[in-house]
Amino acid sequence: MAVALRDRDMENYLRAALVRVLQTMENVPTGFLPELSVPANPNHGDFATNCAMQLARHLLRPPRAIAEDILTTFMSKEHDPFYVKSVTIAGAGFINFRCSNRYLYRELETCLAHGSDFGRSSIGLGERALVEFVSANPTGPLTVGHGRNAVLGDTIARLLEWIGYAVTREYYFNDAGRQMRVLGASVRSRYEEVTAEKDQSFATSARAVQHRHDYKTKQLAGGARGPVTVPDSFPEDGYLGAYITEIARELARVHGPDLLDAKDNDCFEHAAKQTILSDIRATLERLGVSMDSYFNEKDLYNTGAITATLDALRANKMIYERDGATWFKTSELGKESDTVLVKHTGEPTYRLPDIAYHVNKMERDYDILINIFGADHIATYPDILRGLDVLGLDSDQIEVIIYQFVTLMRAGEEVKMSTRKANFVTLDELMDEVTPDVTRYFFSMRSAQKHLEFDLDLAREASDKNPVFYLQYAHARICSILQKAAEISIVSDPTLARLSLLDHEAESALIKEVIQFPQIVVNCAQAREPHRLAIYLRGVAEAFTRFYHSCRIIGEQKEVAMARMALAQATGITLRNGLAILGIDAPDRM
RNA sequence: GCGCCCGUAGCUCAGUUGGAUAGAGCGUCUGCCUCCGGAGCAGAAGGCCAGAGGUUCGAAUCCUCUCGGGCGUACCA
Repeated sequence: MAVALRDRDMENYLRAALVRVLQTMENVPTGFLPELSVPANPNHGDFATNCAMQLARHLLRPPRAIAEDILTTFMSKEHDPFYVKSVTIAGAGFINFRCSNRYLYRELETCLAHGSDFGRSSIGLGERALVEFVSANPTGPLTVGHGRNAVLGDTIARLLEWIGYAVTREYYFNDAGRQMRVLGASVRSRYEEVTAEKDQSFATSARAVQHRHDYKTKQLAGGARGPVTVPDSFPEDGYLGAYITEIARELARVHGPDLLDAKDNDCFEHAAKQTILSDIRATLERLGVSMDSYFNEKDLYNTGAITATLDALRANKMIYERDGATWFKTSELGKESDTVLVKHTGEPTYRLPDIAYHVNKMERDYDILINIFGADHIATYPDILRGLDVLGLDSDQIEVIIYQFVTLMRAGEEVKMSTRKANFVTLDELMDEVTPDVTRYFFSMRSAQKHLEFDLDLAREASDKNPVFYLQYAHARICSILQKAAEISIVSDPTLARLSLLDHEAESALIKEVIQFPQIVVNCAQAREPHRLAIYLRGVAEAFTRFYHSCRIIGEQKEVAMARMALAQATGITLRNGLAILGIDAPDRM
């Protein structure tokens, strides 16, 4: 059930009323739209407009005088007591609106009636959105950095769904090219190591005996803790992670020593890709991320999209050959140098398939295309956009969201990570340590463009210091109260509750907090900024806790108890729905 | 060198896209457990919004420069 709330809410009423008021005034620029804001300071009312100040230069009159005129006309022609309790002029010319209790109660009823759909809206009109994220190549397990990407992308996807978009979550992976070849060679080398072990079941076979005789090792510099011993065949830039050996061991278990004589590394590469991809998928599922589509780079080769893209760029005269390589004239498009698309070896760099992939995306006719990239892509994605522009596509349709890197802190010190040589904390290890809920919250609570400091000690702490528990605790407490009230047979029926009994300061504050939720969801979705939701929910939990401490439910007179239970229920709904968008559990008890 | 991001309380960060006296959490200090879950609440202290100019009724927010940090700047992804 998607509900259009916006045409009925206070903000839209005020906006429309103000527009009509301004139409009666002279010298107001055509198309002028009054701004409305929710003042940070409650003394400034529930909504405020600065339009008198903005109009001062056009009307050549003092802002406060203009505000007086607006106020007079508003009160005589547009004032609707259902919404507005009072209007005042303050400061340099702000017009402050205070909303009526009746309006607050109606919004609260809306919340209770919509329940698990409270906060949904249909402003996306069912349009289609594609969010591409994670997109890590299947060369190893997902790391903490990928975790931030996954949570950001998935939460933006959920936000868009809540405002009425049909969202596809897509994972694009490069499974052609050099990285995958090195991966295959690494697995083969480890396979040689494993099959040379004396305690293998096939150790006495002739092939295995021969192999043990031939097998050699070498020292390789640059492991996580200095030089490491590897098989002689191990590639210089091979993958040193233990997961490579595990894949090799599995191959040895199934095939024995038979693969030692394989003509190429295809079977090793294939096995590695399958295993790693399914591990990645499992990690994402554990984090609550479910991709709709895994887009495979190889398909772009198989369908001819790569060569078609190159030909199209060539037809636009943006391609030339030099030193055996094929170059894209990016220097003519605002970059300081040209860019190689096809190496002298005949193999494309990743940029060409990336352009072809984005052409493919645009051909699939989405209304919104979002890419989530780490800060390390900051210099590379513009090449893709330039490619699309050359091909006559509108690259402005592609929204790129760049997030900054994550620093893990343990015992007050940074956990150094080097992804290259298997010295990294995986996303699974992180979730083992602090649970998926905490992982999601910590990745959601900061704006994407800020470096994120992930304090493992704080995250692991199950106490008030941990913001996740504060939210979940508030929800659990609500459930507990409602259950306890039911046990002593206080009827909990929001439709019978007399909400007008909610007139305590802490009650109004909580109501105002709760009823903002639908608009917050819209704002977060449109700004693609999930962290604002996390911050808002903290405020809801805080307002509830204040209410809880100053307004009792059990033990109060029956009518009051029922009204307060309704408010508690509404708060529970808001917390539950908000946490659902963040992909976090809202437990009944802790 | 060049490009992008960032600099706000001791620490980690918000700041509704240019508004009113710049706000939270943690840490520190002071109160509060006969009471629906104390994983809590009430309060205090803590600021030249890195610095300097500019734009205007009004700047943490926009422009320029300087300083400091991060990420890039491959025929790696």
